[in-house]
Amino acid sequence: MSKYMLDQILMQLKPAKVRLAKGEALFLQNDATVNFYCIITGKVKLIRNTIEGTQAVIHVALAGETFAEASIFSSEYHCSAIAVSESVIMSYRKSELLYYLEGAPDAMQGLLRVFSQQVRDLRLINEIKNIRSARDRILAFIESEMDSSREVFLNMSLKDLAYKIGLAHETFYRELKNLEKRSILKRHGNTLKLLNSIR
Amino acid sequence: MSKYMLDQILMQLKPAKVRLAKGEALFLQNDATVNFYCIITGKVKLIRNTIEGTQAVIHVALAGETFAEASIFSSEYHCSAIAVSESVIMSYRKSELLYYLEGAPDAMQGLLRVFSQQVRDLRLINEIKNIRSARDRILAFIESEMDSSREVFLNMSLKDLAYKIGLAHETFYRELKNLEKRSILKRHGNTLKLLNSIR
DNA sequence: CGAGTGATTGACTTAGATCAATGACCGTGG
DNA sequence: CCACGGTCATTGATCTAAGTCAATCACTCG
Repeated sequence: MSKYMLDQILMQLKPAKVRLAKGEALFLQNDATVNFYCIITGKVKLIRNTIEGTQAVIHVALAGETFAEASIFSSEYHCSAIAVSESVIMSYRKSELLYYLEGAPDAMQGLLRVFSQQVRDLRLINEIKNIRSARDRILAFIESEMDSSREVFLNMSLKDLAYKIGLAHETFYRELKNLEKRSILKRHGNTLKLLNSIR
Repeated sequence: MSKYMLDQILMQLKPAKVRLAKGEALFLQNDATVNFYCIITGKVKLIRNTIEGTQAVIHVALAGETFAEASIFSSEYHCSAIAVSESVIMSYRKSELLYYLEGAPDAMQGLLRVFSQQVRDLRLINEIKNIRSARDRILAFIESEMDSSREVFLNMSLKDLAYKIGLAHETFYRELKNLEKRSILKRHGNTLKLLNSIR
């Protein structure tokens, strides 16, 4: 995702393009780690089989996201990756990345920066999810993502955004509508704009 | 936190010990970044002043956690750090770390590993917070953290744990009790043990 | 001893999840 | 070109689990 300036590092590598049908697996838990991935389009869920026999969703990765980065440092995948919808994915060899990083300490530092940024963002989303009120949660999210013109461009569906901030999509739609009705925000297409509200 | 084997890197540095009274600030938003921190005891909240004038909690860091790592790569803190309770904090100079990493590519790779691990963990907590049922959320958390003897040692209060997984502490207490009553889990002191339940 | 905090339990309320149904909008294949 | 299957977006009705308020007890620390 360009947001993290990861491109410049990944650009140096020669990825393979993989196309997955809905429900198809990219890798399975305990497979030897060879690659890590970046989603071009689609959606992939990461699932761990627990000792109980139950399955736990570890993460749902959306377009633009990289995943299985931790696999770079382990020998086996600790979860399985299944396409939720038809997906196109770039596959990077972890060995190639490691080799490249050896010779490019700057890139390694860049990657460090990317990761620390990601940690920060995840902690923020985590915190946002602790806000009980749907309305406040939505506003907190927008405020955290908006640019100087108080707008957020959504690179995902409303449904996915609802999931991202931990709301039932119905609740999310309703609350958006509510906020529009009260002229607290405005929607055009894929952008949300926060109006100059006196909260 | 030893969990991430960060110690080995931090060990190479000469931190300063800082003691904060409750409510005291460690740094303020827009201060020049000089240090990053690791909490020995206590609790620190990270707060961002939004354009609205409102304050948003970005993160609450507990004992054992490092924070403001992203500051290593930026010139100003993007949030303020306030002690929630009396706290003892190790303060590491970011310049010292960067200098050390220059000369120790292995350490840099180690740090990369730590961060990628942290990203993985945060995504997991995020996912756990999407589980609506308090009971299932608690079980998911325990299953994700427990060792081979199905136990989790809690290095934080129940209240903090409740917060971490996004539950009101009352709800958390009640549900724990419930799970004990049904012999699904057992508590002794600071450990939770999942019994061989047929869920 | 008193202040402060965690742990616990009770009673109550409501906001948000859930179930359901519908329309819009694809892309696809016949 | 149209019918279809699929997904997103939207809205209504209903229900309940979890949040909130409140009070109490235990414990620690200075």
